[in-house]
Amino acid sequence: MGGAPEDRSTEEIYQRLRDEDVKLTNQRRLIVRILAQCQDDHPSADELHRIVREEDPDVGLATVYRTLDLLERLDLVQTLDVGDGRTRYELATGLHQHHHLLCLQCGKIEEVDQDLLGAVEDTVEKLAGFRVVDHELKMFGVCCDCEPEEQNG
Amino acid sequence: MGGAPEDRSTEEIYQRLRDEDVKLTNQRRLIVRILAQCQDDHPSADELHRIVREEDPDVGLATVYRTLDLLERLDLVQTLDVGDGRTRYELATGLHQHHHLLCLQCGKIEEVDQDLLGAVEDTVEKLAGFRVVDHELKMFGVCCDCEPEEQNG
DNA sequence: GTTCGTGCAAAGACTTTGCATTACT
DNA sequence: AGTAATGCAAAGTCTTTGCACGAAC
Repeated sequence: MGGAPEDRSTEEIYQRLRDEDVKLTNQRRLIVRILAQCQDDHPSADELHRIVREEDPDVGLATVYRTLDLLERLDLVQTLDVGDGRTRYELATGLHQHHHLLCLQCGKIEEVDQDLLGAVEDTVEKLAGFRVVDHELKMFGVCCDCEPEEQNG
Repeated sequence: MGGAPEDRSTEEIYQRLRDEDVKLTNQRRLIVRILAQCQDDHPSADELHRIVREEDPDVGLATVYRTLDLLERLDLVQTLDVGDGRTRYELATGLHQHHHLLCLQCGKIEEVDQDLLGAVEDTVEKLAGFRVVDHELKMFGVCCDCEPEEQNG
C-alpha cells in the first residue's frame, strides 16, 4: 500500500517535477529512484547509468546527463568533484551544511551534515567583505575504518 | 642586483627541480615564471598556455600539461576546481590554510590564507573518527566590489 | 653522448548536441 | 493531438599519450 518509507523524498521530487511542468517520464522517475538508493555512493553519470540500465536497459546515457542537469537546475541535485575527472552527483539535502570527508586510502566519501562553518563564514564576511551564500568543504584524510586503532600512547 | 623580488619563489622552485633531478628546461622555467605572475588568476592549462605562447610561441599545450603535472606531483602546484569543467592551477603556498572565495557575480576568485578550520577539523576528528590530512574550502557569494554598499541599517 | 623533455598529432575520457521517434499530459 | 523527452550517434571539450626530434646535463 502506498509507498515504502524510502519513497518519501523521491515522491517529493516527483511532485516538484510536476509543479515545474516538466514531464514525469519513466526514465526520470527511475533515475531519481536510483539516485535516492545510491545516496551514499556519489555516483558519476556513467556509474548511475550503469545501475539504471540494470532496471531498464533502454535508458541512454544522454538522458541520464539531461536528467541530472534538470535536477541540478532545480536544486534537487548537487554535484561533487573528487578530482578524478568526472562529476559526481547526489540528491540535495536542502541544508547547505553538508560537507564531505574523503578517505585517501579506501576512497570512501563520508558526509557530515552539520553546521561547522557558521563562525568561519562570519570571519570571512568581516575579513574580506565577502557575503557568503554557499560553501563547499572537503576534507581529505583517513577514515575510521582505515585508521589502525591506536588506543595506547 | 641579481633578481627582482618576485623572482624569489620561482628561484626556489627552480632549485627544487634541480634537486629532483629533472631537467630545468626553458619551457619549465617559463611556465613557472608565468604561473608566479598570474598567481591570482588561477589559470587553466589552456589559459596558461596562451600566456606562455606570448613569450615563446613554440611551447606546446602538452608541455604545459606535463609541467603542471610534474609540479603538482612535487607539491609545488595545486589545483582548483571552480566547476567550469577545467582544472585551474596555482603555485602551492605550503600552507594548507588556503581557501577560496568565488564571487558569483564577477567570477573573481579571492584567497584567504588563514587557518579558519582548526576547530572544524577537531570537531570532525571527534565526530566521525576521521583523521584530517588536508582540506579544501570554497565559499560562494558576493565580493565586496559587487556588493552594493549598504552602510545604513 | 646519453637521457630526458618537447612538439605535434592522434587518441582518450567525459559531456553535450542534433535529429528522428516515442511517450507524457 | 501536441509538445516535450528520448535514444542514438556525432561532435565538442579538456586532457593524455606515442613517437621522432631536440635540448639539458
